[in-house]
Amino acid sequence: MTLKQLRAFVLAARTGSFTSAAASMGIAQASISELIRKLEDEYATPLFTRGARRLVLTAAGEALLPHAEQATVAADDGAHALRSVRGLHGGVATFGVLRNAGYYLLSDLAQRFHDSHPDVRIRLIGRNSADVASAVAAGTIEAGLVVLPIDDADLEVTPLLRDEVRYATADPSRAAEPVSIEDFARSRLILYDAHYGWSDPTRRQLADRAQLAGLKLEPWIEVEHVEGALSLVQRGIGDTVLARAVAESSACPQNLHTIGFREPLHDTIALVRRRGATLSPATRELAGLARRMLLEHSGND
Amino acid sequence: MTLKQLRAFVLAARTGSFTSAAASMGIAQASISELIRKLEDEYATPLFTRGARRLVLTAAGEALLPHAEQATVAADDGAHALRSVRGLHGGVATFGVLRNAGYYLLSDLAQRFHDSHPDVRIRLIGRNSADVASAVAAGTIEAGLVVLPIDDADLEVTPLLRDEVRYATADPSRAAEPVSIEDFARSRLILYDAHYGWSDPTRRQLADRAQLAGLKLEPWIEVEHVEGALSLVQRGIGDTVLARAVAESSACPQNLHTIGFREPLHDTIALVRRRGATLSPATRELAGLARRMLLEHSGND
DNA sequence: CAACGTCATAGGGAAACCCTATGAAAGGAG
DNA sequence: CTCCTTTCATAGGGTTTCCCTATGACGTTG
Repeated sequence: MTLKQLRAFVLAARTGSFTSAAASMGIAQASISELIRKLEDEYATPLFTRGARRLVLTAAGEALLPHAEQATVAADDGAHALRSVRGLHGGVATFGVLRNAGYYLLSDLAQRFHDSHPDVRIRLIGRNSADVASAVAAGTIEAGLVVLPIDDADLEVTPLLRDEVRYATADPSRAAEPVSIEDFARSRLILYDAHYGWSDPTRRQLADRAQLAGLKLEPWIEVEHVEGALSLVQRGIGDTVLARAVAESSACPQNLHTIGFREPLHDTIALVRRRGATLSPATRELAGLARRMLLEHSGND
Repeated sequence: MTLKQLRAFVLAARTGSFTSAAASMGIAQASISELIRKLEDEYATPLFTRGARRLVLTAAGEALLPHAEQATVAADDGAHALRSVRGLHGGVATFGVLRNAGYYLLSDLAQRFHDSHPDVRIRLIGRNSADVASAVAAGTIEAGLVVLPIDDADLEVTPLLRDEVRYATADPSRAAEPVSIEDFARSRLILYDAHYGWSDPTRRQLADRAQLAGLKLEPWIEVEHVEGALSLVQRGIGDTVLARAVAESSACPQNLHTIGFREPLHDTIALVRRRGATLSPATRELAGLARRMLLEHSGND
């Protein structure tokens, strides 16, 4: 039994023909025929019932298929792991981080990682959570931090930290008591993450609540960065929302008032990776460091 | 990347030397060296740091190892599955069953299976649960039924049915109220499963409770079969324990009195199989039938 | 009935896997 | 420090696997 034989078998079973399997593997149809016949001869049992334009797995073929698939996938993952590691030296490990990562003690993630791994180049991609999630799902990057909820199909999600989302206003009367979704919908909203809009997880949570209340959120102003939104709020043009970590940082103007929602709203920061994927050593190390730093931040509060 | 290369790599990593790996694979040491060098050449990365009498995995080797192990194990399981299927016709499917299987409507398991699979020979091995568990773990049999708790290292356990364990006595005054472990320890115990003794799961549960109470269980008489124990109890020589299914069967003499424990005690009947192993079609079918029959029994109560 | 699509086989070449023999290098023992 | 032992690497040769093109057999489709 060889890997080539298993690959040929799996592809023939999946595509329904030796000819298609050959095309998939980039080899001649005769090679597929030979590979599978050799496997059948070795175990003295047919794997397919052949018919003109018809290929049906036998019971033996059915029994072998999951194992063959697992073996070939594992070998492919192994090859990928080797290529990833090879890329490590002189290469780049990419990791998706939150746009507001700085507010969670993550601004020196790059430095701390570099200090302990001077031979590894790293590239932290600051993106919106939905974008990080889809990039990880697509395999473009190996892992990253996101705010939940995100579409987690094919992703393994590890929640790390919860942070309250608060209402921010320059008008103290509007921060006198916890804000209902109705009040929120009626306010003059200034929202950030203009590019991602309503795919942003924090926005999604707000939009979902509004919808349940039969309302629709329509921001008056949309900007890209939270700092820009805060600047506008400070001038009394409108109100926004922000994470407690941002509220408690120096980025938040002193004269702004914040208040929680009547029904508390939280961002849950989570680590995502593709389900079943093995992280390369560098990314595993980086993810571990990011996690520790987040939990450090949580411990200090 | 080929299966032979992955096998050589895994064995070298596991044994710590090319020479040992060669012995394990039954090939020359030079072949191992060549296999691994070819793999390293293909990915342009060393997998081992070689030293005289020392072999250390590189970071790349560490990265590859789990995938290589998975690939080789999957291929072996595939080969096993093929051999199992080939052995099915005119072969024997073995399955471990409880010693007291008859009390759970399993006595006609063989017949029912044969009726639906006349071309498959089956061999049901009646053994103690601990024995079934270790035989499955060792791969001697593919699956079986056991009573919990058992040592489940490397086993996948699926609980199916719970049955109360009751105290049985000929003396009605001793069955007047639920029995404490202290009372139990003080009674004249007649226990079955003499051969397996305290590795029997039911006994283990009792022994654990006694130990927690600072007591030790010392049976006055030990026999092999529950029927033998019941016969002695009927004569007033001592008391025993038995599953409710046995108590409610015709095997239990009419004049015996049974009562539950003050702290209810149960046998949990479970299906065990080796973790990660794929059952051959015949064994899967047999296990499924056994499970349905057990649940039928449970439904009737 | 002819054309088409698919699988099986033949024969040949390249690569992988196997061997024995032997040398290089490092560790251990005395 | 020297000698011996153990382990890995390489060479050269033989066998098996994997690849190819060419071509025939068989069943389906129109």
